[in-house]
Amino acid sequence: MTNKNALTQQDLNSFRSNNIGHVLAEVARDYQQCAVEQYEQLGHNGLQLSHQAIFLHLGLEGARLTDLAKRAGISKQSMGQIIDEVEKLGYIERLPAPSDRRAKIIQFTDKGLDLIKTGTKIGIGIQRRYAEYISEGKMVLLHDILADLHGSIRSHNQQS
Amino acid sequence: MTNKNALTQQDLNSFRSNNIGHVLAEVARDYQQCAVEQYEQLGHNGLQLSHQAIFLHLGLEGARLTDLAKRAGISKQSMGQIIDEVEKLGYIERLPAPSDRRAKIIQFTDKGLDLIKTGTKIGIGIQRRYAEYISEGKMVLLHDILADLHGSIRSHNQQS
DNA sequence: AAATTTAATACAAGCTACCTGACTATCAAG
DNA sequence: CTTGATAGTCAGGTAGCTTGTATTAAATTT
Repeated sequence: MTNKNALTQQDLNSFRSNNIGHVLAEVARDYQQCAVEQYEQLGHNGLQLSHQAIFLHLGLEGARLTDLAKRAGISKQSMGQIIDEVEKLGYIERLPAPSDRRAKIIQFTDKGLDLIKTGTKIGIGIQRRYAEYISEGKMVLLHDILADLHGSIRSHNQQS
Repeated sequence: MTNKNALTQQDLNSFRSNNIGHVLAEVARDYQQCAVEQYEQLGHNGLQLSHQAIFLHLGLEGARLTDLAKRAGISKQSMGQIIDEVEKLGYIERLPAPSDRRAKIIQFTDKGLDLIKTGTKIGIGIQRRYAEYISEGKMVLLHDILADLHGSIRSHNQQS
């Protein structure tokens, strides 16, 4: 007699609260939105989410476009476009590679290095706010567990 | 003599590892990508990320387009498009509202209810995989802390 | 009854973050 | 020195998501 598809409000709530993906996505969104706002307040306008590919993968010694694309897991052309944009914003520059006249070395400018320092402060600030919401201890735990999980996911995924 | 912009490799590492936003986003992405794959394997094709807006905000009693848009924080037009798509996939249907002949009540179909049950299972499965990576205990902690943080963020943001 | 607001929709447009294919300059190997 | 690979660029295109303007029909207010 009971409908095969009977679903209680409780089931629905459970679907939503168990859905860690949703919570994860929303927290990430809050973080990023908040970060972008603060970057803009501090005079760094025009930055886009995709530009992170550079700030996350470019080292102080510089790197080639192709390498950056590989590290970020996107096509050379996409990386090329991102580099164009970030270069136009003044955070990086293209220098001729000494050993290969085809290649260019992408490097942070002073403004780029400054952005990283600013970004660190902003990140710390947001995390401090979160620590006020929940507690300092929980925030540390969250950080550690997330880093752990992230690392595991990465190593499992790249085996394929 | 020291450059104002002196930045060590350590600073750069700290920028990256402290950046909880990045880790958050990547884990969320893994989760969602994995979920979509499993939905497709179980015969639910054509679902897009934006469709979550419905599955997260529509209750069993149904709701109006305008209300759904408000709850999801997007425009009516966006919600309209999402509803079109999800309706075409057969998960929801539009019924005339009894009290207002302009309005329609969006409701889950049986297929929609079934998707929620499937989604719950998929969510549990992914979390079980994560629990294997890190531990069951950490996973529970992560879940709780995230829920806590998410709740705090929500309540703080909606005050504005 | 007239004026205003609201519900839903249609249509046009825009943005982001990607992609593929084709091309030039250069390098490296036989 | 030719041949093939590689570095980067140019051109064009797509999917996904979002918004703005305008319209129709119905409800609400005056």
